[in-house]
This record gives sequence, structure tokens and C-alpha cells, in this order.
Amino acid sequence: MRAVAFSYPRSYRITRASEFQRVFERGLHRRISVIGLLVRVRESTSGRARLGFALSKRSLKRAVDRNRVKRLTRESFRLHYSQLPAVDFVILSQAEVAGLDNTAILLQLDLLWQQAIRLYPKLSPAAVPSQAD
RNA sequence: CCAGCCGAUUGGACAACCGCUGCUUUGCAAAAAGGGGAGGAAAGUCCGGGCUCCAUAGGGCAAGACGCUAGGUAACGCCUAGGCGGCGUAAGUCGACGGAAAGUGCCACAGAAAAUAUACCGCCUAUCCGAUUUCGCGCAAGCGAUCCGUUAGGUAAGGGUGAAAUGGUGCGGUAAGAGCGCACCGCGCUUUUGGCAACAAAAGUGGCAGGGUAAACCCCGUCUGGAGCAAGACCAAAUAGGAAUGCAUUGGUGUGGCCCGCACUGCAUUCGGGUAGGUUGCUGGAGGCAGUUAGUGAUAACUGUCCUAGAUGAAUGGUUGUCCUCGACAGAACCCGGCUUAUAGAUCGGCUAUCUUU
Repeated sequence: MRAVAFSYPRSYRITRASEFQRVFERGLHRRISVIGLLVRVRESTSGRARLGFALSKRSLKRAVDRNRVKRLTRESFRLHYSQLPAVDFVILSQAEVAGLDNTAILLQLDLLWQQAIRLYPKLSPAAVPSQAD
């Protein structure tokens, strides 16, 4: 049961060019920003939260840094998935991320998910925040 | 022992939990289990190939790359061996290392002169006699030499300039000088010997060509058709732009920088089409490892053995704990061979020089 709760299958990702375009459509998305990352968000058509990346070579020059951001974001997304609203997230990078270490990036991601939950309270699955651990 | 040179390997380890991914097995399916999952540079995209399509890649011009010799290779701008030159005591290492007696261009400043050479100072000879500094002879006039100067000529030994000035040193020679003559060194040419060759050595011969720059144009030799896996092939919603046959041969397009050549396009008739998306190309290969043989070596041949990433918004990870020397540069995207650049440390092998000891 836990294995199901924390998995990250293909259906949790944005895979089609048209779906990326939908999120980027002018005036229809919302923006969330934390240190080093910009996120564009729009209500998902699939009824669940999905994640996509648009990391530019200009902001993150080295492939190693791009991979690191993707892996950490995916990991954090996976662990917070049960609390997230049914929206599409597209992650854009800024050059400062390369200077942050893993724990700092994970901290920023925590802030990101909290903002998303506040923005879309109706779409979030847990109306009652689960404080029990 | 210390100081170096060359080559090679490695690039935190272990455990737990939570994930991702392709393969195999089980299963109707959902899923489960098993074992696999970044690099020496995966990088820069600088060369060379394979593969694919364009015509089967053909002719000419243009353009570009390369440039000591021989070999290796699928090929190369790579590698190996050798030659020559520079650096180093040495092991070694570095070199766009063909041609400047085919032509053109450029060479600041300085200097007389920078290339058909040339005479500024100096040196020497002759001349004019002007002057009379000094000396000799003479009673003197004067004569001879000398010095300062005029004119004509000889001279590249010396000075000065420069990155570079018609080869260097010595002896002879000369009015002074000069390859003017000779010896040795350097250079050119010829022959012989060694070497496949680059080249080296020896002998003879010529008094001796003539600055630098070819990463300036250029000349000589060798090589190169273009585009790239978003190549290309297949299945196929939506929408008509397609195919075959006949006719037409001017223009347009494919074609690469251009020309030739080649293909397509136009009209009629009959059939049918290929954008989103998906599948494939996609990893078994000029493959790795071990051995034997040939070769100085790069490498090749043979035998045995192994299968060792294949993603597609794009996996190969995250957290925690323990240990240590506290972890560098950095992430596959069709695949190989190189080159270049980045890289904390650790390990191994071979070699050189100095000192000490034997």
C-alpha cells in the first residue's frame, strides 16, 4: 500500500508537446516562484497532479545540474503527491539553482508544494491537512 | 634515498528503506519475481569512417584541408618506426618540418646603401699646386719628405646602423685592399658507399650562387560530391498537396558555390493519398577479455571465451546509518577510430641522473 502511495509512474508526467503548450497558454496559467525555480501551473485535464520540466541550457549550462534539479524535483513530487492538487506543474529553472546544495533545493520544493495547495484548495485531495505522522 | 621522465589502472565502500527504467519468466489482465542500468573523458564538435537518403556520385571549374620518409589502419589532420632541427647531464621531449636560383607583394626606425646594389667616415695611388705645421740637405733661392686641403680614381680589410650588409678564421699577397691565391670550416654541384626512403658519410670539384617573410598571395604534390538518426523506413486521425500511363520540353524545383549531366514539376485519364500521434532505425560491434604466432613497433592473423546502458520530456536516483585517505572533472541520445580540453586523490610498472653503500 505504501509502495503505491509513493510511486511515480508515467501517467504522473506531462509527456506531450500539446500538453506543455496548454500549460503555457497566455493568461490561463498561474505562476509560483521560489528561490532558483519558476513554476507555471494550470488545472490538469487528467484529474491528477502531473509534473513536467522545461529546463533551459541557458540557465543551467551543465547537464549534471539539469539532471540534479530534475531528480530532486521528481523525488520531492513523489513524496508529496498525495497532498497535491490536480494540476499540471511545469518547472522552469534559474541560474541560482546550480549554486544550491541538495537540502536547500528540497527545502524550496517544500515551499513550492505548500503554495500550490493554497492556490488550489478545492482541487487538493486532503481538505483536512494530515498532521498525523 | 632524493630529483625527474614515460606508460597504465582506479575515480569512495558497505547496509537499510523509498523510487525510475529496458530485458527475461509467470499471469487473461493488474501486477509479481529475477538479474541489468553513464564516462575516462559520456564534454568540445576539431578531424576521419560506417550507416541512411539525395542518381549509380559521373565530367569540368572553383573552394578547402593536409605537407620530412617509410609503415599501420576501414579511414584520418591519428598512431608506430626512422631522419633532420631545437631543448635537456640523461631517461626523454617539442617542431604547419615541401618550394624564396617561377613570379608578385611587404620589411617601421636607424643607416652611405635593404638588392639592377651602394662609397658616409676611413685607407691607398695619382694630380693640382694653394698653404708653409714639422723634419732633412743647403749660406740662400730652393729641393725632398711630411701635414692641412683640391680634383680624379682604387678599395668592402676597419668604423658606424640594423633582426639582416655578398660566408668565417689564419697565412700569403698588395699602393691600399679584395677568394686575388692557399689551408681548414661552411655552401653548391658531381660521383661512390650505406639505407626501401627521408637522409648520412667519404672523395672530387666550383672560389661561391647570396637578406627575411609562404600561419602573405602563390607554385608543386596528395586528398575531398552534399546532407545528416529531427538521416531514413513503416502504420496511420484530420485535410488533399500524391501514384501510374499518354502528351508537352520553355520556365521552376531537387543540388551542393557554379556549369554540364540526371530526376521531379505542367495538362488529360485512371487509381488513390501521409500532417498530429505511434512503431522502427537502436545497439552484436572495424566489440571486449585471455592465449599463440608474425613484426623493432603501431598492428595483423588464428584459437578460445563473454554479451557488458538503450532512455524518448527523456531512466541510471533520493534519504538515513557506519567506516575511511572525507570523494575531482563531470551525465550516454545512431555507432565506431582519433585529437583537444577539464580532473581531489590513490595505486602499479619501466627508465634516467646525482649522492651514499657493496
